[in-house]
Amino acid sequence: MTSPAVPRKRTDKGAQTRARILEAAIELFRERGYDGTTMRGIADRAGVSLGNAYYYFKSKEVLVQDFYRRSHTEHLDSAERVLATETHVEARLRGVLLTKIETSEPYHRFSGVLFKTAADPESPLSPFSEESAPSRRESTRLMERVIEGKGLRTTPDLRAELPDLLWTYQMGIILFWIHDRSEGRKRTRILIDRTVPLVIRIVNLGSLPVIRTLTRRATAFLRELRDAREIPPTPAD
Amino acid sequence: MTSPAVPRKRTDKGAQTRARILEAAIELFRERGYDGTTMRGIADRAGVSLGNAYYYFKSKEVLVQDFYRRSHTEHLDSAERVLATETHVEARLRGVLLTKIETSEPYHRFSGVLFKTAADPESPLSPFSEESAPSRRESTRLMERVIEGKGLRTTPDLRAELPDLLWTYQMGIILFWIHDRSEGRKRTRILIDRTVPLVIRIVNLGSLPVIRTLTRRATAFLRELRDAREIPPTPAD
DNA sequence: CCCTCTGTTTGAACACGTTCAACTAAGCCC
DNA sequence: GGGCTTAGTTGAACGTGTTCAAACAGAGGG
Repeated sequence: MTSPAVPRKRTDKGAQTRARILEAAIELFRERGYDGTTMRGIADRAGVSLGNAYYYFKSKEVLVQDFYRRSHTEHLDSAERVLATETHVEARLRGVLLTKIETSEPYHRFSGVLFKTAADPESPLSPFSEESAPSRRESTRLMERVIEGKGLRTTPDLRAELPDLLWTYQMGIILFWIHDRSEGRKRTRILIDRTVPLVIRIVNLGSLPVIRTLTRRATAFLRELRDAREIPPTPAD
Repeated sequence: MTSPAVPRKRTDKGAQTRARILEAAIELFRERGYDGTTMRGIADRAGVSLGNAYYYFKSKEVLVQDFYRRSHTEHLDSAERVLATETHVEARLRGVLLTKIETSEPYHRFSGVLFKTAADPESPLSPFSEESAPSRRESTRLMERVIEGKGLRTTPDLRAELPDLLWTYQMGIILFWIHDRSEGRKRTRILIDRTVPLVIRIVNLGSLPVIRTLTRRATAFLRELRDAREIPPTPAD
């Protein structure tokens, strides 16, 4: 389709300008934070006009999101290395969570802004929105890989819901991390170290006879909820 | 102290102006939503100047928060009635949660904006911040009253953590509610109906011998975390 | 060589939230 | 009554994110 024989200079130039703007934005975000950075400042440093910045990025928020996207892919890479090394679920889960907060560390300053926009249900950046489905899928898939590790004794129905549940757990950790002002993010590290064994223990308890029926009812409800989410309540289309 | 014999006209006038501005803001928020409402529009409808609106309200966000504060006190009232009637924990918890989403219903349109600002750790409106401690305290106290109901069999250490845990649970429900676009908020109602019995069941299981040690470790950690939060990491002062 | 089309670039303009120095009004003390 | 203080009020001005009509650039066709 796209013939490399004809190098379309235009597209290339566009991509270069785009990259220059993003880079200028990242620099300024780091230097002055989100609010301290202006679109005019970004355009100036990139050597383009104000309007041009908007030609490539619909808004200032999009700019910071593109910036943050790097962290997501970095995390996938780091998590990959963890999963290749660790065989026990507990170590796998802890590793995935720790790499998450470690790769996100450079963005901690902006996590407030990011989370702010993510919390708005209208925003396409909400973690529950259609647009962010791909990265959510990637994260739950990571959790699927995590629970392939040794040391997990569970029923098939709970196992099916586990990736989503662990994703929610991860979101909770991130929420804590955002508010964590301790040195070296120590508190979040402790939180992970302490809760990961508990989580695994609780999951393993789910197959106990006493709890079995409770687990079954809970998973049934979760499945119901999840399926209902998949099909949006569009009357006819 | 405040002698009613000397009616300080000033204060009264100020309060009236303040009320007029807030009312105008509420009207406009309802008519056009948050983004569709401008500070100039609010000032116009209130019959005051733009600067005057800022004399009484530090920002547009504060205006919407004052608006929302009504919902909080309404909820305390409604919850009071529920707690006076219902004796069983399950009914009490369900009642408190249902009245929460019902009293919040008029504000559902703005919940995105509210939550947005609440999510920012820098914001004094973050549910974890110092400033919002009073309302958080009120909510956890409500949960203390909830668990005074019949049908709860738990250990003292878990019981001590329960109000905070149930508050977190309520936050989760609210997060779901914010994103709930179903008619009559049906999905959130189902969520409450289904999860309340599960939550109570799980709490009651906490005193089972098999789980006892797990519960003890979890509550110990929670207490530790809570106490560490109370004392901010200020080195010397 | 001119025309056209499309991707790119510009800077003025807009609307908004917020700030501020200045002003008014009203009670208080001597 | 004459200053003094404080609460209340004003509107212009600032800086911001965002939009937009217009201009530009360069490739391709006639």
